[in-house]
Amino acid sequence: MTIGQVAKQAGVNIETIRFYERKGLVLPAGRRASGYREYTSEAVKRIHFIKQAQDIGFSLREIADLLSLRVDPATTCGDVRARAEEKMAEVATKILKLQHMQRALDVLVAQCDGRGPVSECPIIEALDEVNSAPLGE
Amino acid sequence: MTIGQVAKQAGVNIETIRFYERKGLVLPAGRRASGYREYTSEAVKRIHFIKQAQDIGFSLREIADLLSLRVDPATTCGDVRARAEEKMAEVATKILKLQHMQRALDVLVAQCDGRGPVSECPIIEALDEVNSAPLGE
DNA sequence: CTTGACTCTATACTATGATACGGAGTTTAT
DNA sequence: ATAAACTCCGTATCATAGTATAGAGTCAAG
Repeated sequence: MTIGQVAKQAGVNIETIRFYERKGLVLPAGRRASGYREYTSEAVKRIHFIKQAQDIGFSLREIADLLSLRVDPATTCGDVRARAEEKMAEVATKILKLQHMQRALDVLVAQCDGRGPVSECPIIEALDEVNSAPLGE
Repeated sequence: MTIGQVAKQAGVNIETIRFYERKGLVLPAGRRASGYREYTSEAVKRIHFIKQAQDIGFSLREIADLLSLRVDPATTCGDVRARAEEKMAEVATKILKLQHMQRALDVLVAQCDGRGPVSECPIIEALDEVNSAPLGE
């Protein structure tokens, strides 16, 4: 399929695909004699993956990292496992911080519930706790 | 305290503080006759908060939004509550997506014994499934 | 076989979140 | 009182993640 078809199916701009190509994230299966890029449906899947990963806070560099796990013949299964576990730790930390934020907002809303003035905001203190907690990173 | 002292305590560049000031995120308590900015330790806390919030995926604009929940005396309690609840929904969505990714990574790691070449690593095949699996939203 | 839609490359531009730099004035320690 | 360190402002630059444009060539339907 052509770049335009991939773009349409993946719901992204054509330029975005070429941009991802420059970043090594989505490579065409080949080129026609004319120079036109040729893709398989793998490219669409790949772009979906990128978008999902971005959506939960991974940068393109990190995504390239994740994707390279499958390509590099020098890496062992243990390497792959280690990287996956690294990402898991990152994700766990983010979740904890978000849960702190969630509780802080919850307290804020409760304060706003006619049970007192919203003069003091618990948000900053809540994240300070996260800050001093031994969460690694 | 001076901008340099705040920068050191908060672990950021002086320029970053001035940048945050332009964005309305961190304002000095006042100015000396010389024009030097004067800060209290509140500024340090504020910057810590910003860094934490960024870390869990909020943009500076969203952080300004969060911070304004406590300060703005012009908005009614209902407004504050509505905006806080909006942010809570955002946070909940972020958490769900991260938990989905966490489970996906967990499954991957569980399948891998850490031995052998990458070509035989079950994580690699599993990544393709994650690829096509709907990750939240 | 032409016309319109598509693709090519290269470059430029956008927004966000910083960082760096120049040339001036200010503060501080000796 | 003078040098080092600090701060001021404005402008310029960087990285990330795209988006837009120009000018050329290609494809496909009538």
